Amino acid sequence: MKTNINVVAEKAGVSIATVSRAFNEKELVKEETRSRIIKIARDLNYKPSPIARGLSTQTTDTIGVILPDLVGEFFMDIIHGIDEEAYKSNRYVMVSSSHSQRNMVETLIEFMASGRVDGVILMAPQMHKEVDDFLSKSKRPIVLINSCSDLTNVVNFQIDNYQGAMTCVEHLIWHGYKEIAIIKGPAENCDAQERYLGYRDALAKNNLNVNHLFEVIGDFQIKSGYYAFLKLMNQTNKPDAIFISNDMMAIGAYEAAKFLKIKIPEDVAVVGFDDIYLSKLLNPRLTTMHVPISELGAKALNYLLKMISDEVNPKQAYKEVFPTELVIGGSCGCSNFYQSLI
Amino acid sequence: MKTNINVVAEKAGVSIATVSRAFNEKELVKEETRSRIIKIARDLNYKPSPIARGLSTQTTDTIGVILPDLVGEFFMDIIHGIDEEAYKSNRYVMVSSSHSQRNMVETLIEFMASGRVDGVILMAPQMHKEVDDFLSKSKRPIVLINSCSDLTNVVNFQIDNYQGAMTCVEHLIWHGYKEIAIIKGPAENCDAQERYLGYRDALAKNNLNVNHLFEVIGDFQIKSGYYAFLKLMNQTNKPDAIFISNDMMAIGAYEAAKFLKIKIPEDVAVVGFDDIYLSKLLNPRLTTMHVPISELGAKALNYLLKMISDEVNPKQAYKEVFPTELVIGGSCGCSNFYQSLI
DNA sequence: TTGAAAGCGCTAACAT
DNA sequence: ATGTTAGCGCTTTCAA
Repeated sequence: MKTNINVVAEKAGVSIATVSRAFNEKELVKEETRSRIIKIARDLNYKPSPIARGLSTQTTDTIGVILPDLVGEFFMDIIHGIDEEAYKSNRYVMVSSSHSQRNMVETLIEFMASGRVDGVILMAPQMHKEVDDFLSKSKRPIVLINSCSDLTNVVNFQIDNYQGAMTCVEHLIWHGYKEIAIIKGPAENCDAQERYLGYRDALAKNNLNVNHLFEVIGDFQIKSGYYAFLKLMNQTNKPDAIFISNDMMAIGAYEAAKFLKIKIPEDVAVVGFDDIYLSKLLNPRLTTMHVPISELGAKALNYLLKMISDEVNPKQAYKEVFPTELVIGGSCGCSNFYQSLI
Repeated sequence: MKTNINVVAEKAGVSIATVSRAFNEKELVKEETRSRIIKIARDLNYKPSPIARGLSTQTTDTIGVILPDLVGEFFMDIIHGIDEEAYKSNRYVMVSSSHSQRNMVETLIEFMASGRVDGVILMAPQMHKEVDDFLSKSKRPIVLINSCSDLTNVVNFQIDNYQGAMTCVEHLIWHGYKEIAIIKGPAENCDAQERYLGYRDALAKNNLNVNHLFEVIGDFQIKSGYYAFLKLMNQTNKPDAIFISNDMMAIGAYEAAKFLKIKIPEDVAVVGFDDIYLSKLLNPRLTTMHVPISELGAKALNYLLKMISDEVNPKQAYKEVFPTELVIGGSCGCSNFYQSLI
């Protein structure tokens, strides 16, 4: 026979209500009975069924994580941050990629409506309007991470792309570069947009002109960084520095530089963004912006748990912006940077 | 009022059993009634509760994935492969790291016993005996991936470490190297053990002596590759080639080579194992063994689903070994390899 | 401090 | 083809 709450109750000579209380509301049951019940439960190897409890309480102790993709260390870091905190709080983590933008909303709705999860952490770098609509309707709490910052009435944990980009560009300006180009990310991507604004404002703040020939668009992938670099450096007016909106494209740029026999940083300085592991391995080490991505996942989870437990008002919009940190490599013209992996 | 199966049944003027059938055993209900029910359900935005269904059927349509760690692209690839297939089959994926070996068994037991998942994909590169014991007792099916191959009576999807290592080493031998060293992985790690055996047997097969001074142990991390390389190349008798048991350590070796002003492959040839993304970026591109890790995750999931549905006998031991593929870079002495990232 | 009993929302065996 | 009903294993209100 399966050992459920009934057999424990019977063995212990109490009602199932008492067994339930012994496990949940410990203070409501006499210590002596409780310890007896617990001991019997252990002997029988009894564990309350989370499914049954879930049906009764409408909670599952699991949270959903929906990411645009499940590729590369970046997303792994997010999951890692979430997993660590979830483990501490005895929660389970269900992951899913968006499986194309089209399906993301469906996935989300299924997650929520189904009651499989108590809440969701969602990363949607290019937020569709439908998602925005849905967020406000959702019964279960949702925390956005790394998503567009122009959303109203949502809980959003983000990287400070704007300030980060500005710092990157100002670092180049500090080096004395005046012809600073940018390789942008995809137009519809919010990170890309914010980083672009940081770039623009850094130039403006320092009285440098904006040159449209110095703005090339990429897609955050290596290849586009390669071609963008070629395009920039094959012009008559060449930049003396390039702010590359993410490290992946910077890798492509390094390749292109090798191809063109252009030296970084002697012929053109570059800085990236994201501080992915790979950037340590470039030669010279890429100067880039570190983003605390794992920490962001961890913090998002903890906030979500508070929303679930009503420790914070789940209906209340909330925003947390995580500062980034410049990591000096040799690509910007700095010397004496820390290159070693060891 | 919450819209559950009762309100749908009432609106449709049928019993809840019919509603249930309309959703599950479509053939048992008249097409006309069915479509009416489905329409009403849609209007009411009704979705059957998976929790309630789970309580009744003892299934959750979710599978658990337990990995030693949630860091780096390698583990992300596994999850990715699993996620893609799970999505196709309408299954959900719960991930967890082992949170230290000690807790792995607990996590596993909780996963299984609790009924949160219908089955588990487990990666345990250094299998403790307790886990082995547990596996045979488990009520729910478990598929091991990338785990020790000496386990009996389990379902195990693995990389062909032995053959892969042998191929690596024979490639070096083919180049004419005779003093071939190895940087090993952790002694208790099964991948490491199997790769070591491949190395040994490749030497034996080709009548090369084994030299204990040419065997250095590492821990699969960059740093240990660095020091291992230093140790090997600071000996009086230096190897002319090194089989490095994984790419991470190869990265360390490249660093060490740079430090010692030793040229790869002119002064010493190296090959790695895993074909991680990083290895493409090394200069010269690392010759290494590609392992179909994402595919392994996908195949493991599909087999697990078959076990769950009893399409295959879940009690039947089963083993699938995935062949690896040599990726030629410049580190082994080959020329005309494909280096470009673009 | 404990028990009885009514759900939670669904499935499936049995009945019609 | 459809309905009735007894679970699935737990929580929680109400009563004692």
